[in-house]
Amino acid sequence: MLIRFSEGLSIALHGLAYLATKNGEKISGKEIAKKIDAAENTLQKIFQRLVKAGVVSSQRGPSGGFYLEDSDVDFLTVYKLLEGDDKKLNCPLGKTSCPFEHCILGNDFKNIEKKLEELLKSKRLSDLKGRS
Amino acid sequence: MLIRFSEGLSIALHGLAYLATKNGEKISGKEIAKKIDAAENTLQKIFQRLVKAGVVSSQRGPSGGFYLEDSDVDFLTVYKLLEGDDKKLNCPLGKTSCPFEHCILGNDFKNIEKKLEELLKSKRLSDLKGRS
DNA sequence: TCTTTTATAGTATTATGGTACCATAATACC
DNA sequence: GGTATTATGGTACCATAATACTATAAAAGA
Repeated sequence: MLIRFSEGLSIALHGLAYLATKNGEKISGKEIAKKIDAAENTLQKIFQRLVKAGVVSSQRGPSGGFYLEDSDVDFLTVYKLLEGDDKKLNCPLGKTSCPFEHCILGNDFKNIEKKLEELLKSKRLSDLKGRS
Repeated sequence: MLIRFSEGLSIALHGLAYLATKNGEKISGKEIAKKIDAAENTLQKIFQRLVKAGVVSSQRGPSGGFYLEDSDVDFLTVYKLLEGDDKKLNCPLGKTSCPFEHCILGNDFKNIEKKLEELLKSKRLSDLKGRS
């Protein structure tokens, strides 16, 4: 694996995916964490951010939890939310201005990047409904 | 930019690329750092690792520096050296065993991953000789 | 031999992401 | 109303990566 996402993004996507299989049912952070084998504390924090961003809904109290209402975000949205957008950067190596005339990774890399973006944009939570 | 490499890898690739344009000439860490706009201290550390790994050669003293002898590594080698291999992981989300029956990112992602690997393997320092 | 330049090495500092802990607020159920 | 359950929020801790600092070793040149 060359492309590696952050722990937070992993938790968000897997957790949301689990919710998606539950069709609007409210699921506690505890249960989600157990299902996707994540640290409960971290998951709560991540999901707080998702709630604030409107990606997921929540209700407190017994039989409360997190749930998906009509939200059907694509993965790219979640990605940007947790990893940051960084539209400024046009270099995977994090440079704002390249020290060389032409990028040492070249256009082939830009194409791969674009493919990944399209993929993440095409994947939606609603695609995961039938999962287990 | 969705795919983001570490600072260390950026420094290594750009620094090596600069050396590649210099055709075996010895260049001080100071000059390399200035050229690629990197922190000098960090660059020295990174290049120490590259020397130990045999990717680049070095000589101390005045008119010393780092230089490429016959080394013509591909980018994938440098990548693995600095980012780690992680053959164990078959998931960009860092899970060793998926909580779901099928990966939520699917095969499309694996293909992109493979394309990136091929790209990095195909790029070599010798490709950069004519650069500026 | 002395000085300067350079890499090497060890360690310390800083920033960040992940994790843990604790108090609080909301809600359901008895 | 009391209690249990759950999300929320704040803060603190820990590991790691990036960065900085300091001392040392090697080599060149005067």
